[in-house]
Amino acid sequence: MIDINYFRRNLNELRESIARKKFSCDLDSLVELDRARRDAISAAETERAGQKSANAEMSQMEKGSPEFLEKVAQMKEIATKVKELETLAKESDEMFQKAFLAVPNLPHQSVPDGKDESDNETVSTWGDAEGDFPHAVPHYDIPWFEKMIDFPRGVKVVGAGFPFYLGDMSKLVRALINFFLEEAGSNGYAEIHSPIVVNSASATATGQLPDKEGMMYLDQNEGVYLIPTAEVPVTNFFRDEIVDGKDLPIKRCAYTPCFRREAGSWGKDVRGLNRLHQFDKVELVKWVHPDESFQHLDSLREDAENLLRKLELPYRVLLICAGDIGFPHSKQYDLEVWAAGQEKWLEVSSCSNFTDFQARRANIRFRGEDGKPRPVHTLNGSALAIPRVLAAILENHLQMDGRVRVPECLRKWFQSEFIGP
RNA sequence: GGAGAGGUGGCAGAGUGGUCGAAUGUGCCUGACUCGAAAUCAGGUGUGCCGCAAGGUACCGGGGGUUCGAAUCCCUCCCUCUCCGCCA
Repeated sequence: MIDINYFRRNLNELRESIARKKFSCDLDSLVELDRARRDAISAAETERAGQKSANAEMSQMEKGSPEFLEKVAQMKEIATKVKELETLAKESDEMFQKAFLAVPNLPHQSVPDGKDESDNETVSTWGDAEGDFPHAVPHYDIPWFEKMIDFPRGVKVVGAGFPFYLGDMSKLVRALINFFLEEAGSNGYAEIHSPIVVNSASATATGQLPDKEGMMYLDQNEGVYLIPTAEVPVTNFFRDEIVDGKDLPIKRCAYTPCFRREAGSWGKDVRGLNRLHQFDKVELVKWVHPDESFQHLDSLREDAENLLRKLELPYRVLLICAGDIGFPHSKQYDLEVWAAGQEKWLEVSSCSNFTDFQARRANIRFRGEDGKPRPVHTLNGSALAIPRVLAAILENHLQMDGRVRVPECLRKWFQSEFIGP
């Protein structure tokens, strides 16, 4: 949620920002709701103050005396009035809060205008992307692919989108996880191993609820959701807390499986490893001082980029335009790896600065120099999503002999130079 | 899953219907004393909301109720602890 004072003072600027993001929300009625809420709260509190001072008098009076009983009779009316006004105040407050929660975060000035993904800016490209890969094939067409990643048995045991990784492939997945975690660690992200289910309060704080409920698997018995990304449990680690300003920036990384129902997106780009219901990912999360968050976004992106370089995978960096940026994001970069066999770009990371938007929802603050609590800025980014990286490795590093060369950086956990038949 | 106990300020811990936002201890900050420190003494020390401000109001796990008045009584949910059962 955005800063309410900003909303009150910069309505026109806010209107433009929302238009830039191609979101729509009725700011005029929001202004009215805010007005109504404040009036209702004032009215209720004034009445309540009167009731309290009368009660203070009564506490001095003799309990059963005629004056006392008379006062009780008088106060009954006021008590009813207070209750009514408090109910009204609560209702109008809730109405405002609900509407206010639907206001998207502001896109940063450096975010380009644009209507949708076609207007995203390619800010850099690394490696021999879209170059010459004469013998490349889509990873799912590699002859031994199905021997190492078993989709039919996944369908039997669970359903579509839950493959088994077998033998060396399983080992390669593990190597990637280890590589990503180790790199993150050496970049200053403290590793945490997190729950992979969360309650609705957590999912609301990071923005999955209420809008994107359909993306998550829900256990109705317990009222908990399977996480769509480690962002949710990791960011919520500090929910409703005030951290010491001296501890910022706080950097954490976590490996988790991620679960996405992907309802409605079936049928396209779903072959092989491109889109799964369960996948592994290492996530980087930062809590930083508001003055530094955009520098931190750049370094977060570089941390993710370095992984692709070490894996020798061509990639490009997209600066997401205002029209394509998500609801809670202020600025977002996507990293897309070149899949030489499919001849397309696969998104393997999304690095975002949420400024204080998530921090307000999650009520994560720090104590600044003046001793007053302020919302922190939160950032996160994938580093990286495993299956698509795996797809890119299989497609880009496929040899003439049909085997796939395993990048040097994984050798520590995957001892052989090649994977294949 | 069964039985019992309990959730109060950074922490510990009083308070069972009436100036209680809450005693006391401790921690932390400031000042005094000191060459400095310790000890001691004095003062300060939560968060949100409404308000230009003065100030008001809310919060004693969450929600609801009773009452003129609730940290205190009732209902309900959540959580923690102890014992039993079950499982790893």
